[in-house]
Amino acid sequence: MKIVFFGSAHFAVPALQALIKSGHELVCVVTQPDKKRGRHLHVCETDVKSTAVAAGLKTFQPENIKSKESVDFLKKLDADLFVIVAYGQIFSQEVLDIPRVMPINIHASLLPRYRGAAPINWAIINADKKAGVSIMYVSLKTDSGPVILQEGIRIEDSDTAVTLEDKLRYLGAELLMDALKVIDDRSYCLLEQDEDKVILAPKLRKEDGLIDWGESATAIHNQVRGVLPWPGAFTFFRGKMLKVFQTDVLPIFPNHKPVPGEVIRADKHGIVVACGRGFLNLKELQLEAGKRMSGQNFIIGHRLKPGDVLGK
RNA sequence: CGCGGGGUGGAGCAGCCUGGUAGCUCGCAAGGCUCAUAACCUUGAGGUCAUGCGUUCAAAUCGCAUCCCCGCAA
Repeated sequence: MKIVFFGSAHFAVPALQALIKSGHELVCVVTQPDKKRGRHLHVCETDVKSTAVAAGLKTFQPENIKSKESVDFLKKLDADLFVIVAYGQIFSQEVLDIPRVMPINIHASLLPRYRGAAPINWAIINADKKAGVSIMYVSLKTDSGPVILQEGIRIEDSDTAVTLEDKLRYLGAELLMDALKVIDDRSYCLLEQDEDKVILAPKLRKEDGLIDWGESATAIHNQVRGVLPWPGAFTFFRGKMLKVFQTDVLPIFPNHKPVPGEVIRADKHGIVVACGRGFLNLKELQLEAGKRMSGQNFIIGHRLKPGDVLGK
C-alpha cells in the first residue's frame, strides 16, 4: 500500500520505524515544522523528522495541514492510507477524504476511555489497572472514530507515565502492523465507540503538577507517577520550587497530628511527609535550578529536618 | 542572541558581595565504647575550588572568554 505517515512526537517513532521495515511504500512523512524550542530557543526538528531523514524519506512540514497548499500536496501523493500518530494538528474532513482506503490513527488508550492528548498520564493519575493502545478509523471529532484493533496491558505499580508510554509506543507499532494486514485483506471490522463510556484526557497543564498535601498519600503518589515527564509533580520548599520524582506510600502512625505537608522524619529512613491521609516517603527530588537527587542527599545538603513544612 | 540558577575531597552543600590558613553534614578507613546496632566517641585519608587569560604583593572570591549541567518559559 502507498502510505503517508503523519507524526511528530517521540511516541510516533517506533510506528514509523515499523512502517519503514514493513515494505509498504512510504511516500511521504508529514511532521510539524522545525520550531524554536528548548533552552535558548534553538531550532529543533521533531523526533519523527530525524527518523525519516535518517531513512532517506521525503518529508513535508506544513504550518497548517488544512490549507489549500497542504491539501493539494497530499492529493498528489495518491496514497491508499494515512497513518496518523501523535502528529499535533487537527485534520479537516477534506484532508481525511484524501486517502483511497482510509485514514487511521494509533491512540494510546483503550478507547472510548481517555480521548485527548494525555491518555497515558490520566490512566495513571486515575489509578487505572489497565492501559492500552487502539487503532481506529479517523473521524473529524478527536479520537472518536470506530476502532479497528485494540490491545491492553497491565499498569504495574512501578510504572510511571514515562515507562508506560515506552511500552505503549512499541505495542502501538506492533498493532499497526496487524492493522495493515487486516486492512490489506479487507478482513477488519469497525467497532463504534460506546459514547456513554467516554472519558476525556485533556492535555496536562502546569498546575496539574502542583501537589496538594491535603490529598491522600495514594492520590499524590499516583499524581507523581502520572504527570511525568511534564509538568512533573512539584511543591515548594523555602520559597523555591521543589520537584518530586519518586515517592512511596508509607503506613506510619506518628505520635502527634501533623499538618499536611509537614516533614515528620528526615533521616536515613527517608523524608517522610504528612498528607491529608497517610504519609509519603520522598525518594527522589530536585530543587529549582538544582540537580535531581535522592532524599538522603537532599537532607544532607539542604538541612531538611522534621517540622519543616512543604508547600510554601 | 527568550529569562534565570549552577560547576568547591566520593555525595549533597556553605564560603564569593566586603580577595589573605579549604569549611559543614554525610560517606569511606582505622581505633574505641557497647550484649548489640543504621547509635555514640577518637583519629585519619582524600580537593589543579570546571578550563584559559587578565587585575593584584596575594584570587574559590574581582574582570573577560570558553566548556559542561540544570530550572522556567515556549
